Formats: sequence, structure tokens, C-alpha cells
Amino acid sequence: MAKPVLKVKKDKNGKNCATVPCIEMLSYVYEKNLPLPDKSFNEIIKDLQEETKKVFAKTKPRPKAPTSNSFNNCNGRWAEYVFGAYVWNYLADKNATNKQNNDPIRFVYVKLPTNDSKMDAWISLLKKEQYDTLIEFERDDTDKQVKAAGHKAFRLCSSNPDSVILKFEENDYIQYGLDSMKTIDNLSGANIKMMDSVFSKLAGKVTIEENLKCFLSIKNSIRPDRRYQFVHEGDDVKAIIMLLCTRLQLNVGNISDFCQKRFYAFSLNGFNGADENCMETATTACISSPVMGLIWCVDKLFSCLTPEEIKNDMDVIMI
Amino acid sequence: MAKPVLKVKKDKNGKNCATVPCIEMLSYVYEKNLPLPDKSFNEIIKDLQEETKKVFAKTKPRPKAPTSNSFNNCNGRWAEYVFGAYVWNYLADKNATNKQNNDPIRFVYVKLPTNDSKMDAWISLLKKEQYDTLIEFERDDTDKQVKAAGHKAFRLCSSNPDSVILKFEENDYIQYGLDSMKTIDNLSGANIKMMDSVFSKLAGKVTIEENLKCFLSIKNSIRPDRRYQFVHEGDDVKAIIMLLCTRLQLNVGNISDFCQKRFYAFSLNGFNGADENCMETATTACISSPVMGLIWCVDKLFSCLTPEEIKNDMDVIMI
DNA sequence: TCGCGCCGGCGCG
DNA sequence: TCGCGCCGGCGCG
Repeated sequence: MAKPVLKVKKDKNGKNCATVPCIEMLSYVYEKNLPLPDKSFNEIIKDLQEETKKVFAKTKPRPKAPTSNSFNNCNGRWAEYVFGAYVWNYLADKNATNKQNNDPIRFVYVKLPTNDSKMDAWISLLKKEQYDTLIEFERDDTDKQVKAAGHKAFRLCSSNPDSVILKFEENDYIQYGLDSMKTIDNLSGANIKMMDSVFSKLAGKVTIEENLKCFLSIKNSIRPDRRYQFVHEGDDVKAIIMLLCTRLQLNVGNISDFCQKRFYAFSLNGFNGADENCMETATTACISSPVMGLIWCVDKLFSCLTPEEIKNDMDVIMI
Repeated sequence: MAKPVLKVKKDKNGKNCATVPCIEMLSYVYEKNLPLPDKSFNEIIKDLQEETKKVFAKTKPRPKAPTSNSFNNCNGRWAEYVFGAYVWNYLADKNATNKQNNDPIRFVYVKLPTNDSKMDAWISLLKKEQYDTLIEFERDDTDKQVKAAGHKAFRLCSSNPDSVILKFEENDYIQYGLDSMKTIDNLSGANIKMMDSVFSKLAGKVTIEENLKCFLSIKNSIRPDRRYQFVHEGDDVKAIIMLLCTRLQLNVGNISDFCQKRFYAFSLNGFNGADENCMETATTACISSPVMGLIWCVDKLFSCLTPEEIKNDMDVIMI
């Protein structure tokens, strides 16, 4: 992709101002290759920031330099695509091995979109019966108990996790227009688009018991308040799985066992003991039910400092 | 309190740098009076930022001006103390009315500390039996199921809510060294200290069924990710109440009903429809249990733009 | 336009 | 020193 061209505008104070073109910068810097696997995510992001500052410095009229805050969103997206590409390739490799071994199972990395409509919520991946079961669980303000409590609705709410790993048989994979052997060798605009396009191809094709491997959520860095975002996403995922398992005959065996290994958190800048302790939190969905065993919101928090560490972490997850 | 004196240090780039003295600024600006009730929290915080910048500008050697980020923590604390003082006075007024009516009930606003040790977790307010019940619920890595799942522990984890409103009989109130009629007319250092000191006076004195009115958590502004911090705190509080109610004979009647009106969220900069929808989220603790009725993580999200709006909101809560 | 989900840089104990 | 919990300023669709 060509060097990004900034649109310089005046801000309210009359200063020249430009937006950091986050996706364009990524595909400009990594058009030909992925970041080296032994470079830390820290360094990869620092490099992208430096390249961005150069583009700002060469633009006329010169916009004011981007602040720390203006990189926050970019840092997150940059990390997600780099991380995602390496997981994608890990799975392509696994798929190739499976093919060699006449194992029909193929895995796919689905980068989840922003959840700003029902269509974009990850549950819209589910086949109609399961999706409908979740929608039927919800109650609106015509419900007696909801009204009596002075509420407007009763439902589960969460932001989408960053990604989900699904599994299909090779035939389904092809039918959905996906190539299970395709690797990602660079972050060109086309590859970014490809990663983003998987979600809509798989909408309505997924069942919890056949196709769901696990969710992954990634953070560049953790803070004591933001780490509970991991916990809530995991809690929500587990609650949804529990609901489906208890309301439909899914033949998944023990529900608590089935809920295990379904939600993983990654920190690309390490974490401390308190962060790790927090991830040992129970899902509240299991504590009040005498029939439910132990279920955790987050199955593991990984410290993943470089792309090359992804392989070991994925080995733990995919076992 | 005297005008704050900044300690100017060199940062790693050799620039003169100083910390924003958040609590000192608050008690310097509001030593004689509370902010006017019809001033927006936005304006109150902007004023405090302006006063801070003046102190920076008059300091020699002149430190670099505080950035947006350096106010984040201050904005939160400033809002919590101003909000807290007005709720405190609302309760003092209610206590006076109760006294007039020969009603022995007195309410107290407890600003909760940072939860960085077991002693600081809000559950340490609970009497021994209830506290121990919660600790006994936890499992460590000597537990078979915990070990089998590859985890280190099984427990509930959350940050402390910002505050809790408790109720006692007047006699207890006095015994614990509290004055139920005391009002807060300014944010002098002494008053800030007084608000902070209530928690430790009430540690070990509280039961869920007799003394807990509700929790309040306050945010200056909401973001789509940060709003789930409200949800998780509420979910955690409700799960703890449910646990205590199911494991001890508390005679609270229907548990779902008892869980209602226990956790409220406040946004001091308003919210949008999506934020409000998110607050209609079920506690996952109730969805998997056939014996549990509907329970919400957050009982209501209030938009509270000025201190004078606190009265109406508290009227809704305290009814 | 605005909703999503991103995250660094704090002040304090 | 470091852990807590704070929150504004984004880029993008």
C-alpha cells in the first residue's frame, strides 16, 4: 500500500490536526512481510508509532504531533492484526498436518467485528435454533417480572471478544468459501480485508457443540480496572454456553467440563500476580446452582510478549 | 488548607515535571464551602483543572503543564468526594428526620478504600460469620477439581465499588464513634479524612440482612468498554449476597427480591441508550439456577449532572 | 454522526 | 515500589 496521505484539518483552536491512519499505517509498514517473530509486541508498536510520526513530520501543512492518547486505539488494532496473523498461520499449519493425517477437522481464526448491531454480535455466528434460543431467553418490558422490578429488559450484554477459533470439516470449509491452507505472509490491505471478511461468511453456520473451539481476547497492557473486561467477556460467553446446554439437548456431557477451555485472555505486555489471581475468578453463573460444577470466567491468562511465543500458547490451547 | 506546593523533579528527558496534587487541590479550592449544587460536575472539574494549572504556572522552576492523562485519576477522585459529600448530607438530613419521627434507623455513607489487601476488600465490613462463609467458599490449588482443571484457585474477584450505604440503629452508630447528624459543609482536609475514616470504624460490624442498604459506583464518564466495569462489580456484589443467603439462614425471604436495589451506577456526564441497555443485563448468577428469579447486575444507571440532582436520585434509591 | 472498544498515564497509599 | 482504580482521546465503520 502506498504511503498514507494525511488529511490535515483545523481543530477548534485553529491548530493543524490529522488523524492517525491506523490500518493504512499497518499495511504500509508490513506490506511485504509480517513483523519478525522474535521482536516484542512493544517494539513492533513502537516502530509503527515512529513510522507514523515520520509521516506526520513530512506532511504539509504540518499537523501537530499525535499524542499518547491518539495512539491508544491504534496500538490495540495493530496488536490484534499482528497477533491474529500469527494465530491464523498456526492454524493453517495445523490444518495442513491434519490433512496429511487424513483428519478432516480444519480450524479457522475469526476476527470478531465491533458489536454495534445484532448482526455483529458474535452470537449471530450461531445457527438459527441456538441463536433463537438465546433471543428467547431475553425479556422485554412487557414481561411482568421485568415491569415489577422497574426494568426495561432482562438479557445478557457484553462486548464481543476479539476473536473466536472455530472448527469445521474440510468440506464445509470449502463450501463457506474459505481456504484452510491459506497463510498470511504480510499485512497488506488485501490480507487485512481477508481476516475481516471471515466473520460474515460464517454467520449462521455455527453450533456451540460442533464448531466452537474457544474465544481469545487480547490486550496490549492490563490495568487493574480493565482486567475485569476480560472477566466479564468470559463470564458472558460461559453463561451463553450454559444457557444453550441447559435448554437444548446438545449431548455435550457434563456442562462444566464442556465450558472449560472456551475463553482465553492474552496480555502482550506481561502481567503481575494480582492480574493472574483475578483470572482465577469463578463465573457467578455456576455459584448459585447446586447442579453446576466449577466454572471459571477466564480459563487462562497468557503473557505473550513476542509473536514467536504464540506457538507455545496455542499448543496449550489446542491440545 | 494552604496553596499546594509542587515538588518539581526532572523526568527522564530532563524536563521539569510535577505531580498534580489531587487531594490537596480539592481541599485548597473547597476549604470553605462545597461546590454550588447547580454547577455541573463537568464545570466543577474544569474549575479544579484551571486552578491546578495556575499553581503549575506560578511554580519555580516551572514544571511542564499537566496533560489530559495526568488529570484522569484526579477527575475521578474529585468527583467521588464532591458526590460523596452531597450524598452524605442527604443521609444526615434523612437521619435528622428519622430522629424527629422516633425512627431509630440511621444511614451512613461509607467511601470504600482501594482493594489492595484482604483487609481493604468491602467484605471485610462483614461480621465474622458472613466473612468466613465467603472465605470458605473459596478453593485453592489443593482442591481436587481446581487442580484437575489446571487452575490455581476458585473464588470471586472484583474491585471494590466506590461506596456503600449502611444502616444502623442510633445506639450502634454512637458506639462505633459516628455522628449521624454531622454534615459536610466543605472539603477541607479534615472532612476528606473523616469520609475516608468511616470504613475502618465499621469493619466487622455489618451483616447483609440488617445493615446493607446498597452500593454506589460513580464514573465521571462512560465508555463502551468501561461500562462493563459497572456490570462486573454489580454481578460480584449480587453473587456474594446470593451466596450468603443460600448458605446461611438469614430470613431475607425471596432471594431475588432481596438482591434488588443493591447496586446503583452513576454517570456524572450522562449516558446514551446503548449504555442504558447494557445496564439491563442479567446477573449470570441467576440464569443457570432454576430456583433463582430475575436478578440484574445493576439496578439502575443514573445520569447525575449536578450535585443538586443527587437528591432526586437518592429519593429513588432510599424509598 | 455516533457507538464500539481500544489503552496509556496517572495520584495515592 | 508497585498495585488500585481512575478516565479521556481516540480510529473506524
